[in-house]
Amino acid sequence: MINILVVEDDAELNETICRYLNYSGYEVSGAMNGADALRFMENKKYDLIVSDIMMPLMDGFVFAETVRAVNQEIPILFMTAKDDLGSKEKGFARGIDDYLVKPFDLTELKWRIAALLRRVRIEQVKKIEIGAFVIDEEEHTANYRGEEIALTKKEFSVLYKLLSFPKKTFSRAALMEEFWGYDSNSTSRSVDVCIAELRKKISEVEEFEIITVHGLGYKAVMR
Amino acid sequence: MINILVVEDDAELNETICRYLNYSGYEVSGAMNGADALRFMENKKYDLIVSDIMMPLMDGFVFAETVRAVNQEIPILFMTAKDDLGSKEKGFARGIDDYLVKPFDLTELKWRIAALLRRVRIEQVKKIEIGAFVIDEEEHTANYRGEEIALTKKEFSVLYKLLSFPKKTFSRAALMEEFWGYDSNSTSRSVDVCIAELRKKISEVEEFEIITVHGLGYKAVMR
DNA sequence: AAGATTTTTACAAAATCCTTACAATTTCCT
DNA sequence: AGGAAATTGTAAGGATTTTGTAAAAATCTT
Repeated sequence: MINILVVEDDAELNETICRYLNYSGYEVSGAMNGADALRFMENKKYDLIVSDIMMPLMDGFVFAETVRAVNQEIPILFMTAKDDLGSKEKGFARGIDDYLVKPFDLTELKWRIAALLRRVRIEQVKKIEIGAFVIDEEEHTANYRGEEIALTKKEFSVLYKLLSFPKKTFSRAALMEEFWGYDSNSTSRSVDVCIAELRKKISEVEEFEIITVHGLGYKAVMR
Repeated sequence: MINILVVEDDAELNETICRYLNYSGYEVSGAMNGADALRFMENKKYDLIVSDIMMPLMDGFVFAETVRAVNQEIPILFMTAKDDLGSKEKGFARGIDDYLVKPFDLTELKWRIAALLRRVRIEQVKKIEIGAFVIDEEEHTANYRGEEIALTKKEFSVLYKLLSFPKKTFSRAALMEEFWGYDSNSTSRSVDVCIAELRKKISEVEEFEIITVHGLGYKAVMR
């Protein structure tokens, strides 16, 4: 699954873009401003960013600069309302970035995204291998010593997440927000139940385990 | 699987060509310039190159020269916007190369590629064989143990797609977009009905099956 | 118009997910 | 340390969502 982060302060446009890209098979997150976007990126690996340039608080370039300080790889597709860009702005983009002038066609957006992704060769399989344990996002399967471990959608998401950032502790709230949705009931024990089920299913796996960080959440650790 | 490398700096055209060739059954990589292309070639063996001539940084001829220093065999199909080529440029191509003048029809491109590949005696892969099961794109037929399995257009498209990428899960949305078109109603159950019909028709086939990935979509797996 | 194909609909079946309840564990406080 | 409070583990079962599929309706083909 390819993850795209959309940064756009116009709620309606943001929603339209996200919806369309999601429909096109991408996993999409919509952030309303740069600060939000940076928070998103702390908790999820994105393959591409689509960002407006003119936004309140933090403009697209400042945002991009901050992002690049951490991740040099990720391509950024800038959206701008100005029909002709200043040379300074044009020069800001690197070889693997691109521009799109509003208003644009959604199909056009999709093509540009596909082209950018192709350019950085993101289309490789996202597989995480830990000893004899393999979790594959494209196939949506988990295997241990050649035997498939059947995981449900939520279980898969959570486990893949934990293993993507080993040792990092994820709060229930964070997992809840990402996989269950914003409006989820905070008193819900769903995450715990999901973790319990995962532990049962990976009980044979010796390479890692999910441990509880009391009062904070869960994390995956190698052993 | 035949691997084709497309070298074209116009992102949109690049994407269009890649998408089309991919749809035609080739494994395609898209490079935006010669340097990129050479990097690609370090990591993968290609059977044919489709390259623009006029590109920034490194033009198509310089690129081709570099390629041939390493690989004498690989055929190169040049694309050019000029209607009449200089004799020097014409003379550059070898017997197993070809030219295509822009703008061109995609069908024309496909035909030329097929011709070039034939010339170097590489067999076309439009046929997928899995044990006693054969699905042939050219004839648009499916056979099992010599008996034809009659498939409708949609059924054929979906099955061919699933079998082209075994184990990969395709979401309803993705299949919908590719074979039904983006405007299609997202609440539609057409994909499910199509899968149900396919399953009925391939129920005798032992070599593979279509599996439901709950909450995500469908995939074909060997067994 | 007849036949084939595709879509919609409706209901059944299955899978997933959530809540609940109570037990176990950990932390906090004196 | 001992007990209270908060947090976590987890089984059970019922609610919800997703999928299967037959049959009717709509659409396309010839």
